[in-house]
Amino acid sequence: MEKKLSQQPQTTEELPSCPQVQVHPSLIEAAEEQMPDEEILYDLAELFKVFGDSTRIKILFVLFQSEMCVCDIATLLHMTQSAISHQLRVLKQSQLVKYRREGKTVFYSLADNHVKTILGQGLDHIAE
Amino acid sequence: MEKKLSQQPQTTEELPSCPQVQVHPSLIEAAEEQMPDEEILYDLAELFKVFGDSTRIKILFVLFQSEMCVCDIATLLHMTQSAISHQLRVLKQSQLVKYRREGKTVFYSLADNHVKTILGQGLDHIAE
DNA sequence: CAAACATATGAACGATTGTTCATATGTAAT
DNA sequence: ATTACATATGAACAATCGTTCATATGTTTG
Repeated sequence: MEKKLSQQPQTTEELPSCPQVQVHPSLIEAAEEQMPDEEILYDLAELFKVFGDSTRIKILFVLFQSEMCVCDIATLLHMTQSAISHQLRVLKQSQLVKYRREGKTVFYSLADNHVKTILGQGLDHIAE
Repeated sequence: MEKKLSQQPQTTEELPSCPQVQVHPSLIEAAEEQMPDEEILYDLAELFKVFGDSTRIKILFVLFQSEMCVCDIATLLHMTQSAISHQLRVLKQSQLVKYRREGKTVFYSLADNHVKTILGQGLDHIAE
């Protein structure tokens, strides 16, 4: 890409795509420091991606009430068993739900209470 | 973003896909009652979808530090101005960021503090 | 054993997403 | 008006996603 042509003093070098930074270089430096590692940011995005589908959100809301089997969730949400099972797998992979087997039936439940806080904050945000 | 309404092509018979519910009918009823409206659930999913991309998450983290112009964000994240601008539009549409113009420059900043809580809870979750 | 049931999973499909590229809009200075 | 700069946006593309369909796995009962 292109090169910088700094007219501002010290600290910023390399990268610039704009001829001069608009904010104080100290703030840029601070922003770079408090930024979590790339891997954390990726995992964080993956986590929120899981919340980014209304079917999965519905499943989580249903599980607020009590543990429930795949079949009952499908019935409640008017969806196929297969679709629910696929989504439960996603929720399971993100450690948002856990399960226990009882005979033929598998009961799913919420894995921890971050789920409630996160959904609650989301509801707060869209409510304003 | 997400497919609008659509829902259940539905067969001619009634919903139950299992011969009998596995959990107490009273819990099913309770789950149905506390479930937010379809529209709320849709909006909620749309909101979390916005958090579901690491570029947008990075932008939000950068804005924790201070307001910043498009150009500086692009520089900080080693991405093109166009890519950042597109993503800022998404963040703006979800009311997660706001902006002010100053001459040629547009400064973006966080719109409210739900963002911090939501990202914080997400970090907590993946930290376990 | 077989049959019935509950759940899981792989392939395939259309739909949606994030980036790039080219270009448009808006603003300031000459 | 012309040039330069900061940002926005539309089209296009590959990549990813959620559902369906068909089928597999696992469990209980006869």
